[in-house]
Amino acid sequence: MVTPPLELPFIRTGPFDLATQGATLNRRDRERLALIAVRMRVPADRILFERGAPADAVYSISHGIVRSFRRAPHGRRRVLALLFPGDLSGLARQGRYVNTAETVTAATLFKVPLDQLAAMARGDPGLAFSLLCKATHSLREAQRHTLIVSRAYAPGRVAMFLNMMDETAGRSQRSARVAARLSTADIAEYVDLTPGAVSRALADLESRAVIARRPKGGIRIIDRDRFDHVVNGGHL
Amino acid sequence: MVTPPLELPFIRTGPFDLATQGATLNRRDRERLALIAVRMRVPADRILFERGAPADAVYSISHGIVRSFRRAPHGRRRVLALLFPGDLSGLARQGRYVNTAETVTAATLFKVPLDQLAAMARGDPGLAFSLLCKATHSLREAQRHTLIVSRAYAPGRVAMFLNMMDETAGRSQRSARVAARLSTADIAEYVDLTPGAVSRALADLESRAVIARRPKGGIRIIDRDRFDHVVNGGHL
DNA sequence: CGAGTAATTGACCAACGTCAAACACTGTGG
DNA sequence: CCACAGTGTTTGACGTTGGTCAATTACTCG
Repeated sequence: MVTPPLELPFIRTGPFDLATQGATLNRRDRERLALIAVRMRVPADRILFERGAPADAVYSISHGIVRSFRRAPHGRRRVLALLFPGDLSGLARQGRYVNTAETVTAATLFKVPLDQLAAMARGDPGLAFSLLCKATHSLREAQRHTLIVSRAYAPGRVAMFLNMMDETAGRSQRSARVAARLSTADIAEYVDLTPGAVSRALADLESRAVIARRPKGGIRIIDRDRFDHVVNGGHL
Repeated sequence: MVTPPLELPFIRTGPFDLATQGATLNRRDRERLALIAVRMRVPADRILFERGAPADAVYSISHGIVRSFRRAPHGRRRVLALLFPGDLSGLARQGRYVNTAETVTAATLFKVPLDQLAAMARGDPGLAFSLLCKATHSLREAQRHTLIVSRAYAPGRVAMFLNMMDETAGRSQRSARVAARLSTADIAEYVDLTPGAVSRALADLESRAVIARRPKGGIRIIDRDRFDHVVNGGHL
């Protein structure tokens, strides 16, 4: 009934690299999940679930972007992950969601009841293994995020973010121009800067001819070498 | 032959909270892993594997502390995780280790060949599920780490670190006084500060009677309420 | 009781946050 | 087609905070 049932086509690597093999949940896994998932369309800026709420489902993103975040004391939010098509959202602990999830753009996603997913995974090594791959992928991304946030050099953070978006875009044509869909404020939340600092960083990278900003918020990488240099920790 | 075979007793939560149930790999999982694991003792400051090297095994920590890190351009290291008894080390991607791992203290650990682990997990839903739990736990920790590193207020970072150590100590008596085993420099690497900044932060927390430093590097939390306040983002 | 290492402290500097104002862009309605 | 609101971006001035670098003090272990 759902076509494609659950598109999770982006797991290129495995848990402890168990799976250089695949990228996607295989057909069988997708079909099995489709049996228990509910498809839903959600407009932008809609909360999917709140931190602390009983965790009853996992969301598989089919289209659109979702952000996972926590609220800091003084109103500022700390985004812990940006989720793209193929990603799963719903990290929990002791029955409660750990973060709040909200759509950034309009999105279509599949809601998978947790109890059913757990039951299914327990009896299905292939599925459990696939989920392990996903979790491992998320772990790598989280570590990359830590790397981004721990850099002092603002253009470095932004460059790493752009690089991430660039890679993500490679996963699917759909999300190719995603970066353009994200506001300066969205980027700022993810890389832990203020919108102003992001703006300055982008201006800096542009003035040095590393990137070029196109109208509509599009960004193009002009000088790959120097861009990579900055991404890898370089200071210019 | 190995007793306990693989002590992984600290998974309190499940993947998407699939497992509020258990904490530990169950007996069966441990026994199965023991069949393919090799026990080894390693002194402090020994590299287990280097980033980029072919990932052929996962290490299960039985005793001691391991750090997972990457080298930044200017010699500075960025620690991405501190691993304690019960944790697994060996995150890889496309057949290569993602980070370098090194013992912080002397440690005893079990080396589990990756291919065998993968094969076993593929055919064993319970094991795959347990590994999923572990990975999910690591993911939560990684996000917490991001939270730590993204705070501007140095005493806040240090307090969050101490809180983490406090929780970890609760997992086992063995690691109770672990914090004492970590040098200022070790802490600094994890929370992304300089040793000097950590020192200042500790001095600050102490001068405000939030913590007290005991000889031998021991740290005691004096004022839980204000400590928690700082941990949760408060500024004093 | 010393040698060596780790922790602490101080002075200066660089970089971002903050706050606020100026500006640009988008889409609307006249 | 243009004026205009509303939002999002950019820019400026100033303050805060940790990094840097180096010197000093504690500590540990022979």
